[in-house]
Amino acid sequence: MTRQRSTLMDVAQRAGVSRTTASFVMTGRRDMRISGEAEQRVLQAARELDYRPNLLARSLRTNLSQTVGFISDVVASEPFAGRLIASSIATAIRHDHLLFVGESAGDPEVEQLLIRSMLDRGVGGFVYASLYTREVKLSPLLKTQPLVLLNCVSRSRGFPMVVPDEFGGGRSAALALLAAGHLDQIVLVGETPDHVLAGTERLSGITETLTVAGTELAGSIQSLWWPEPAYLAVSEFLAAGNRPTAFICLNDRIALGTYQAIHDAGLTIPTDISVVSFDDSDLASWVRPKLTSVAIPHIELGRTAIDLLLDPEREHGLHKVEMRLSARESVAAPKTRRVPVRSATQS
Amino acid sequence: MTRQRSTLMDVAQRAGVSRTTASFVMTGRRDMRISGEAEQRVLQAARELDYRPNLLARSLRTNLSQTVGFISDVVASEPFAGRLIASSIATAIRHDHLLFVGESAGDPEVEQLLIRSMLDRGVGGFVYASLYTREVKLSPLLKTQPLVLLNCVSRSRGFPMVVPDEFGGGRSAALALLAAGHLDQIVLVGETPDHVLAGTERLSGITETLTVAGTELAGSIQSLWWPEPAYLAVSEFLAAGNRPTAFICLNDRIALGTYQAIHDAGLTIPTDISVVSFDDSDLASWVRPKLTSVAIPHIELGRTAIDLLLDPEREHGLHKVEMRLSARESVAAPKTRRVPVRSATQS
DNA sequence: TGTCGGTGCTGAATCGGTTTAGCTACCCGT
DNA sequence: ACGGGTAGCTAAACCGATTCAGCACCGACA
Repeated sequence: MTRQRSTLMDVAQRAGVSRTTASFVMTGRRDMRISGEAEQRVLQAARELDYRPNLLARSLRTNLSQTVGFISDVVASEPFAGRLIASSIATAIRHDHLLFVGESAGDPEVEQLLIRSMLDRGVGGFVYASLYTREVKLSPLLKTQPLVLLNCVSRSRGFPMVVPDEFGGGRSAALALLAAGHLDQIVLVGETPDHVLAGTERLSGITETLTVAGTELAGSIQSLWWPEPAYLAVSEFLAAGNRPTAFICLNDRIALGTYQAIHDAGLTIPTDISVVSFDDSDLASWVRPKLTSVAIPHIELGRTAIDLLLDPEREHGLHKVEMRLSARESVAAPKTRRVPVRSATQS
Repeated sequence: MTRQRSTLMDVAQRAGVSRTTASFVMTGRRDMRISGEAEQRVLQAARELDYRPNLLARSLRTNLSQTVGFISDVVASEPFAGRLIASSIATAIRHDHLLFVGESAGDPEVEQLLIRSMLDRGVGGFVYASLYTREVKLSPLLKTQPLVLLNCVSRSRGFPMVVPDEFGGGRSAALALLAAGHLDQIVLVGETPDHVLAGTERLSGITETLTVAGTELAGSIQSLWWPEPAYLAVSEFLAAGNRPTAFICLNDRIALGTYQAIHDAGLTIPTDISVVSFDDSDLASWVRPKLTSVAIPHIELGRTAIDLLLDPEREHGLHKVEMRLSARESVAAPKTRRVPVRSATQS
């Protein structure tokens, strides 16, 4: 029923040559001398038999499996993570590689199990990805392997790390507001604990850009990165009579909560208040008005990580990928200032 | 530097037995007679050397790779898809298997390439997943392999197909409204083309349940499954003076657009209009009021598919997975009826 | 005493490739 | 006629496991 795969031996016999010769032809080695005529016979036979080399057998001998492991903490179950993985897979295919995908769910034992299972299957290297740009502690098993860190960094060096250029992203967000005419009534929404590099870097990008423009943040509203806490925090902030001209939200979910709070306060986006955000998730184009947001470059991140992993001369160290602003409808020129923000910095 | 992996030969030598004996011990075969003493020596040696069998070598001999292929059309880049994959991976690990993940992006050539690449690496079977519950045309290559269809069906039989119980989901949605007291002023939002089984089945579940309750849908609003078209269609519907007591939206994105339209019409959820939806995505708990939605059981879908694939006695045919209602805040009793829905059925 | 059966183990073949080492036939120069 | 070089090919080892076939030993039984 299931037609057997044909082997190199089959090809060799049909072409009337030895397995060795067939192997040389199929792997295209030019250092061994094969007559053009024999080469054609082998290629012809391979075509006729629809020959495909058994990669398991090849790997066993060469130790090259054309396979890499993709390990993440919880990245695979996050909404946007799919694109990171899809782009990694597509890039790997372009290099004739396939991806074993594993998710540790943050459990070091699961992670260890995944790594060992992949090594047992001869993976030639790993991409280790994290959901949040942060510092990670690497399993010793990984350190002895070709490795690229994706969306995270590690104290131990000696391998490439691919991260979004969060600083530049922060700058883009700030510049979008400055360009629209906002200056000293810009308020940040979110929180930036030290270990979340995405947050701290975005903040640096924002503040430095404002400093260069001769101004600074008018305040910041502490809030977890979810809609509900953001809604509550921003509602309270507005209820206290504060009237900033713009909010910078540290991600789209915060922006959603901020939208809801602004709306409930009877204000309009962007005429009363502008909003810019980070992530450029689907959500950004679903809300009304559509949200201007700095995109996380998932596609490029995945592509860069795999390209680096499979490049024998890969450069170690930090590789920053540009974050582009998706300009939509949530930013407009500020109205004439009415009520200034009172000392609202809670941090 | 990189300590070499130890081989079965190393273990055998350290234990003072032949490779054959070591192999029998390690694979736990009881049909070959090994003395308890020799067995202990081998196990001890394996422990000391941290021996792990080379799965490539084993597969080459046994044709059992402990590896399966997961192929999807565009599932991997959709928000919720991550959970499907993560749950498949977790289940596979429980069976000592690893997943090659591939995404065809709907391109048959890419799909073919992925399948062949996976076969070259000796996968023992495939899960073929689709984003939308629909009928698919299977590559001939797949049909000769152990195969489970996930979230899609095929005319060719002979393998298990795992799908959400969309009909039951429709019933749950309708029952939630009936239980709250809604009866003959319920309107559907979405569209149900024949090839999208999720839609047609959900509709059947809804209408049959209403029929049993002695009523029927008061109308249906045609709309693509995205927020903006839903917003426009529902806005128009409400502007025409229609005042249903409840909307059933065919997914959460439609529900978002519906929320926006209801809000713009000056109406309140759930006091003026109740809303139930399908998907139970993150969005459902982010909107205000929180959305009551029938969940797509991603975790169970992935688990079931892998369990079936790796069960040698797997049952062919359709496996339906229950869809549970996540009750939140968007359903309440209808107010006294005021303006009835005018013949609004546009389909 | 010879043989039969069971216990406990091992040598060698095998999976399907890659790669090393070497063989043969032919041409050329002397 | 012979030595040497080279083009073109192949036998066999090898990667690390599984597994078939069989060997050595021992006790029991006729």
